[in-house]
Formats: sequence, structure tokens, C-alpha cells
Amino acid sequence: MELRHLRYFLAVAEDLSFRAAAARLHVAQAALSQTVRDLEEEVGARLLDRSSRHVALTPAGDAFQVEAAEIVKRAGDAVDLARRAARGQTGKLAIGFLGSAVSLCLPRVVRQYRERYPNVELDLLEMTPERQQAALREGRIHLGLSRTFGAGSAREFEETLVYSDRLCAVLCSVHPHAERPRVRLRDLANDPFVLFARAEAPGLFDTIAALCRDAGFSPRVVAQPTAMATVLTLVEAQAGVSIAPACTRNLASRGLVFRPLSPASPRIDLKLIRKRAPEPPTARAFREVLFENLEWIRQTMEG
Amino acid sequence: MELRHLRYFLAVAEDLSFRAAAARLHVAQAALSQTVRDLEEEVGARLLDRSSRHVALTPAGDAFQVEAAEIVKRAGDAVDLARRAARGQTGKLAIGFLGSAVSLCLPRVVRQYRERYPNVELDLLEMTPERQQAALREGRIHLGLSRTFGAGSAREFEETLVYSDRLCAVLCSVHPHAERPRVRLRDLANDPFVLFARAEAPGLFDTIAALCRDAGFSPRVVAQPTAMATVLTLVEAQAGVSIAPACTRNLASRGLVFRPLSPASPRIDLKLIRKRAPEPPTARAFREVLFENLEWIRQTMEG
DNA sequence: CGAATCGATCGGAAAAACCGAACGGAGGAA
DNA sequence: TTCCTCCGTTCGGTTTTTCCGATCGATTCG
Repeated sequence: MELRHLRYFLAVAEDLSFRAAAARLHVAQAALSQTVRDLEEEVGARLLDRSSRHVALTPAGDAFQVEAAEIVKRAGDAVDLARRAARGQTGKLAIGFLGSAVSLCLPRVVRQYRERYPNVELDLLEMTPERQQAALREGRIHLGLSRTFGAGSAREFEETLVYSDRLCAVLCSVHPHAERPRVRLRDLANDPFVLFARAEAPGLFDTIAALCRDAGFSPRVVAQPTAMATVLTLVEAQAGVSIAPACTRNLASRGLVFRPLSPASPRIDLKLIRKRAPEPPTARAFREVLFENLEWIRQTMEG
Repeated sequence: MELRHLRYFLAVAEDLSFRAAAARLHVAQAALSQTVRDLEEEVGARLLDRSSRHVALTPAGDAFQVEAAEIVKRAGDAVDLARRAARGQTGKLAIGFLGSAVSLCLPRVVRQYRERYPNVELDLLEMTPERQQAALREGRIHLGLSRTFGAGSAREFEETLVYSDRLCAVLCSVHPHAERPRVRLRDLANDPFVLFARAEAPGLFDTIAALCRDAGFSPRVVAQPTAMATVLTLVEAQAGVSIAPACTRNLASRGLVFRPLSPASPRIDLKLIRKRAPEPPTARAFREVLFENLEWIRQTMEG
């Protein structure tokens, strides 16, 4: 049995006439007779009562008509669905993101994406860069918003710069250096340091450690919380000072100050990362929406 | 697009291999490539990512697979449904019945029918013979359980005897003749009569009128209720006497007596009536169940 | 009773589905 | 690295299916 059988049968069942249905389908009436006959043979029951003047549905044909109509309709819908899926207008999309880095800009992009692609099932998963790398590799997420994964990952992943940030000194507002417009790193040599856990973000940690080494000291790290909010809380509680990307000030309260470093620290980049593999259309669409907002994101992050 | 495309695509999507799927379908692998290719062309999107070593579903293919599987399954279900409909195992069945005549035997037959054909949507409609005739003609009911429609209907309807009944005198238990084993009709010549409305059942009414005429009198009809229960109530209230089929005693309370007539009245028949037209399988099945119970019905009605 | 219309049937033509074989690319083994 | 194997694609030729025009029998209508 093929859809052709159903389509032909439906046409006859609607018109209750082989000739009219044949005309509508642009086929000869003989073809219709033949096809309906074959269908009835396969079903094993007559679907249409046909005297030479009247055509009527049998009870079996009546039941079959309802089903056949739905099947043919669903076949059309299935094609539409596949087409939409190919365009990224439906399907699934899972994105890993670094909360501290994108909490300011991600909502806007997600809102625009949802407006344009309301039928995509979107999963936003806050993850550390390391977990993002693993998740991308295993296909659990399609895109990552993260610091760079480091050298050697360029073959496996494609990274696109979203915005670049600078590291700042994070001080409690009562810290002796809090009033200075810029903070020299070596002036913090004797302060205790609260740094984001190395296990969660080795790249960030090692960058900071290298900066200190260049400034002529090795930081005395007294705490490594696994949440940036905890880092800031400890600094505010005068447990120590910290070095963090400027954008984390979006998480901070009034009792903290963020001060540029002197000498200026290197930029650290937030990147949109994807696996070098066929990209789901949903991911491609999300990237496009994000790229349209690049200008705005960079302006926001600089301000 | 035909079901063949869906079946072939599904096989490949399940095995993630053209060769394996081809073997399973007993076709050459080339035929599969061709068919999937045609399908993708019609959809306008790739459904399968195929490098020369691995086959994987695209997002579009993933969405399409779910739909295609359901469509193919429904196609099979539709055939089953039509087959069952042709056997009377599913569908609709509407039966008109004369409440007073079949209240004793119909429940048993209906119960058996429901057990054997649980998926048939059964409508039981209490109707007078006249309404049954019209409903049968218009196809609103498929079978009727009724007194005969009268001469001249044999060409349009086929009637099968279910059981035959006798008319009885119906008296209030305090009626002077209530104690007699048999009642001579002419002894009731001066009694007021309560008879079932002629408009609702002309055949019955005219039969009774003819009996009285044969007994030498014309009955003085003081009421013609349209419900048999009302007839009995009025008789019990001593509004008059009545003549009714013996089986109506099933509706009666203690205050009434049913007495055979003398001379014995002619039998009146309850028939199963159907239109001379192609019979729905559900109706055919019901008739079979009823015929299996004919013996029991007749014994019950005589008792 | 003829004329017209309908669906079924038949033989041949057109279209499709199918097959085997050759081809090219990718991964694994030597 | 080179060779080998496996897989999907592509290409002619064949088989099967589908379709068409013509015709037939049956029924309705004038």
C-alpha cells in the first residue's frame, strides 16, 4: 500500500464519483478503478459500494477514509516539519555558558533568538569552560560561550571572539588602595589572594598567576571558591584581594571596587565555540543572532 | 512521496547503514540510495549525513524519522481498522426497538453482542413501529425490533420473526372478571377501553378493534395514551380495561391481571426488520447473535 | 426505446523501480 | 607510507508498475 492508493481512494470517497475524482486528479478513470481495486484487495474488504450509477462508502470504507485522510495530511506535515528543522526553525539547541562572563549580554541575545525561533527547544546550561569542552565533544551541547579552551584545541573546535575583557584588581572598598584609579599589581604582593578555583577554570587562574610572576611575586592564595559570587563575597569580607575579569562587576555589590591593573593586563577573550562538525541549523541560527548583536555586546562590556 | 520512501528511509535511519537496511528489505543497496535521494529532493533538505564510513541523521532527518514512523504505523493500523469494520468488529450500529415488547429479552442479546463486539458504538433507540419504519428508510437505524409494518412493506423491508405473542385482557385486580382464568371478549363489551394510541401503533390498535368487532361490539375507547406504562396505570386506576400483548405484563405492577382471551386471539408477532439494502457488518453480526438466542427468547416469552 | 453516463476491463505505452557493475572516497592494516 | 577493504554513489539495462485510450455492460433519463 502506498500513499497513492490513499490519495486516490480519498478523492473518490469525497466526490463519490470515479470520473469526477479522476478529472480532479488529472488521471484517467481507468487508473482510479485499478488503484481502488488494488487497495481493496490488499485490505481484504470492499471500501466502496459501486453500482453503475451510484458510489457509496461501505462501513469499512467509512472507517478507512478518516484514517487515510489523517495519514495523508500527516505525510505533508512531516515534510514541512523536516523543512523547518533544516532551517533551524524547529528542533533542539543546547548552549553552555559561563555565567559570570555573559550574564549581562546573553539574556538579550536569547530573547531575540526565542522571538525569531519560538519552536526551538532551547537548553541553557551554565558550565565551566572545562565542562563545556567535554560537553561539546560529546555533543551534549551545540555551542559554548566560554574563555578559550587553550592552544591545541583549534583543530577540534572553532572559536569566534565575542568580546575581550581585561583583568581588574578586586578590592574591598576599605582596602588601602581602593581610592587609587589604577592598582599596581606588585603593590598587592603581600595581600592574601582569593582566586576562582583553578580546577574550574585553569586558564584564568594560570593567566593571573603569570601576571603576578611577571610583577615579581607569587600570590599567596588563601581561598579558591568554585563560584565567582563567593570570590566577591570573600573579598568584600576582607579575606583578601582578587583579580577577575572586569565584567564580573555585574555580580558585585557596593562594598567592592574594580580597578584597572597597572601595567595593563592582557585582554582575556570570551568566545563562541563550536565543534568542527556539521552544525545543527538551530546552532547556525543562534550564531547569526548573536553576531548581529556583537556591536552592542562589545559596547556594553566596555562601559 | 510514497510510503515506500518512508519505509526505506526508516530502515536506513534505524540501521544507520544503507547496506544493512538493503539486506533487511531484500532490495539492492542502490535502490535505497536512489529512494532516499528522491525523498531528500522532495523534502528539500538532507535527512542523512553520509560520509563513506558513517551514516547519521541530520536534525531534519531526526524530526522526520519520528513522523515517518508514526505514519507508517498508522497506515498499517488503518488497514486493520478497515478489516475489522468489514467484519463488524468495529463501527456503529443503531437499533430501534419497541420497549414494551423486548424489555425482557433485549438486554440479554445486547449483553452478548457487547461482549463479542466491544468496539462497536451501539445506539439503542426506543421507537414506535412507525418511527422505526421511517428511521430504517432514512438509514438512521440499521435494525428494528417491532411489530410488523403491515402489508406492502415486504419489498422494502425484510422481516424475520423473533417471537409471537397473544393479546390478553388487562384488568384491574378488583375487576369483576379478574378471577376468571379466561376472559370472553364480549363480556367486556360495556367496559370503557384504554388502548395504546392508534397514532403510535396503528397495527396493534386495528387488530384489537377487529377482534371486538368480531365479538359483536365496538369498543368505547376512553383514553389512548402514547406509552404502554400509562395504559397500565389507567387500567389499574379503574379507568377501564385494556387489550395488550401478553409480554407487556413485564411492565405491570401487582394491581393488574392479564388474562387470556376467549376465543383465543390471533398471534401478534415481534419481528426483526431490516431494509433491503447492503447490510452493515455490525448489523449482520447483531442479527447472528440474536438468532442464536431465538430459542431462549421464545421460551421466555411463553413462560 | 434510444441516448447518455458511469464504472470495469483489456492491451499496449509510458514511467518507475530495481538490479548488477563500475567508481570514488575513507578508514585500517601492513 | 601504500595497499586493502568497506561503503555509498552513479550509471546503463531490465523488470515491474502505472497509466492511458478504447471498449463493454449496466443503469438512468428523456
